Amino acid sequence: MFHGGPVNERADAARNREKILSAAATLFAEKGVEAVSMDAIATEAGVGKGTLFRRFGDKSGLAVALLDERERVLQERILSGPPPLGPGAPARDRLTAFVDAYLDYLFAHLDLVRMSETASPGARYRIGAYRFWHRHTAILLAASRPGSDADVLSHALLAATAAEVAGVLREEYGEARARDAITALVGALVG
Amino acid sequence: MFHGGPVNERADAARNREKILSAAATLFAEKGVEAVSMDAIATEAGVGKGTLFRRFGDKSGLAVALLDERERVLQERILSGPPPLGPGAPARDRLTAFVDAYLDYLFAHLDLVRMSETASPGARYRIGAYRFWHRHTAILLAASRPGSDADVLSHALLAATAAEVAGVLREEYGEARARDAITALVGALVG
DNA sequence: GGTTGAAATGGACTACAGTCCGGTTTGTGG
DNA sequence: CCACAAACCGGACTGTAGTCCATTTCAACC
Repeated sequence: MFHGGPVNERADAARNREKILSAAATLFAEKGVEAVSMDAIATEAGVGKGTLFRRFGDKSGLAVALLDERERVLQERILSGPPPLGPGAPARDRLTAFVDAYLDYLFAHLDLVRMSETASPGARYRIGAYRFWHRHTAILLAASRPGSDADVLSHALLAATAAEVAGVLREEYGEARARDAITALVGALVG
Repeated sequence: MFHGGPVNERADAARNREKILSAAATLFAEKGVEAVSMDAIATEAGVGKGTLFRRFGDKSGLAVALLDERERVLQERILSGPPPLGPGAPARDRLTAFVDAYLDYLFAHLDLVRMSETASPGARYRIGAYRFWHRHTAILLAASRPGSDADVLSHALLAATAAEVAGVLREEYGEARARDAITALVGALVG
């Protein structure tokens, strides 16, 4: 059901990783991400707490593991899917398409993404996926706005797509206005 | 030394508020904001934990109280100081001046602001000061970009000035590039 | 100065994240 | 099949945020 463990994983370790991920998925669906403690996940999975933490590091690591599959799908579409999300379209169109697709992904898994980003301070920037989004947007930004400091600028842009920010915006103004505003921000930069 | 309590505050309450704020200020200066627990503050102040939490709600409330004075100074300069930060200058100049002044404030007290924003999820948006910055930027944005959804857009803009974001940018690229990028983002919107 | 009740107090208590380490399981090489 | 080291396991333990409520303090009024 779940994949992505180390290549030479011992049988008991693989067994427990599966049990943990499926227990976490079940509990999150039942009670919501916020309301589930790590103890509860360990108990439901029938493993000790130590096992849980050694394998996933912390709550954010667990969220990342659960999001892994869906993240990879989006990354694939960016790297080799059809334009404008994939290669082939002008940079500014790809950037808009990325923001749109990313917000689809984000709003579909908001609680999980929030957990992956807020478990510890600065967690978001340490996740591999964030580096991917950042590099992608930085390259597109550099192409659309030659001369600008695309590296830093793309971090500033992505700040608006943080789970906490986007969540508050959706709650306050509804998804459509939230999307439009973030898109407008990007549009102003590259338009 | 510290002010800002309720208007009809009992003498013991006022005394303890002062003791807590000065103990917190001392400990933060000594060991850094991150490394100081609420227990330690209560002990240093010579009050019970209950008193501490009752008065300030949580860690973020304590940070807000410590920042209060400096926040108010900036707000005064915006409301009635000389342009371009204060009234009288064109909206886009005021917006740039605000971002500049806000980043001065932010970088001068980064740890404290980070604590005020990250103690609990969504904490930033519940703080009175945030509402002030938001309203101010929304008004200026509406004036510079008629027809745009200034309310939501200004949240998206301010996302780049979150303590966590600005902190990572400064750490990664240095203060000058971080400032320039955030300013460029604003400039793209109103320029 | 005594009475009174509302406000404030403080420390025991709960719940949770995350660490540690003695004991167990696994799979590999002989 | 056996021995053995490395990898893994689980649950007791620590440290922290935040809650609760029986007791104490304050100040307003007589």
